[in-house]
Amino acid sequence: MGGRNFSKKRQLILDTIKETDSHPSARWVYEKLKADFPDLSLGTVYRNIALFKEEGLVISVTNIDGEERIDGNTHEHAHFVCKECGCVYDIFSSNDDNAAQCPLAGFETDRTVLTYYGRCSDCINRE
Amino acid sequence: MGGRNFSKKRQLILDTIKETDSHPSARWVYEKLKADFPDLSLGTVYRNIALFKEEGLVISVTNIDGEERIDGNTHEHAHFVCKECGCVYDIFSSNDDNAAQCPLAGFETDRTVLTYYGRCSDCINRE
DNA sequence: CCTAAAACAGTAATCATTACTAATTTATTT
DNA sequence: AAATAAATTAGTAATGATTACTGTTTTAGG
Repeated sequence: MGGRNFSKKRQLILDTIKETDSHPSARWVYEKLKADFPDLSLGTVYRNIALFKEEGLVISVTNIDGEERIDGNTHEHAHFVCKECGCVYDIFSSNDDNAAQCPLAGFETDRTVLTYYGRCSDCINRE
Repeated sequence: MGGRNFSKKRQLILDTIKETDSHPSARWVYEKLKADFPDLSLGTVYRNIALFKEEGLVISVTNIDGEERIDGNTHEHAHFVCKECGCVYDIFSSNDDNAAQCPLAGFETDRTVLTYYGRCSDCINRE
């Protein structure tokens, strides 16, 4: 678990998540890998994503149409979610590192999530 | 629809959401009203919440344990979500009104969501 | 190679949410 | 107010994401 020796499937799932910037759902990861590894199980993808979240290897970004979307880039950064096409964009800023803490006294902030919702330029230009 | 004459049930549901600061789930609203209105249907709560969201009377705040949590206060403000007890706290700030727009060129920002995740003071003190 | 623990495939179960339909409520017209 | 049409609802069934379960396979160590 805690070590660096992941099983073959577990490593494949993590690599797939780390290599894309599509902020995928569990099903997306499953279908991408299914092509090359037909005996992969959807439950395995879910189970491993849950595990990665616990270990901080992956974060939950948003929920689009009932599906949780995750990000393998755990460096603190903002996101833009397009309400029209459902795409999720990364927004990196020079002060991502010193993300604001919650101003409520006596509260302990683990993670600060900044998300913009709206229409992306592609959808605006397509109209 | 667009007018001010809501059906009895619809108005009840909206009032319940507006009157609480618990950032309720659909089921919470349903169970709260069910006590006094035993013939209320859960589907009606869901349908009306969807409608309120479309009309901008209510916003979606976060998703906790698979349940969407909403807020009847549509004034822009931040939230703190306690990972331990699942409570959602409002965080009002002097510059809520001029919430940042997404810095990506050509993108249209409808809503900026700032959420802190961590442990609330109650949970910290309880340990 | 042997053995025990961990991980997996495949399927069934769970649970939030949505869809559907017949009945009820609300609005409109007389 | 009665008659009619439109909107809303209750109750239930369907959907779809996620989780749980069980028997099998993979992995790690000796």
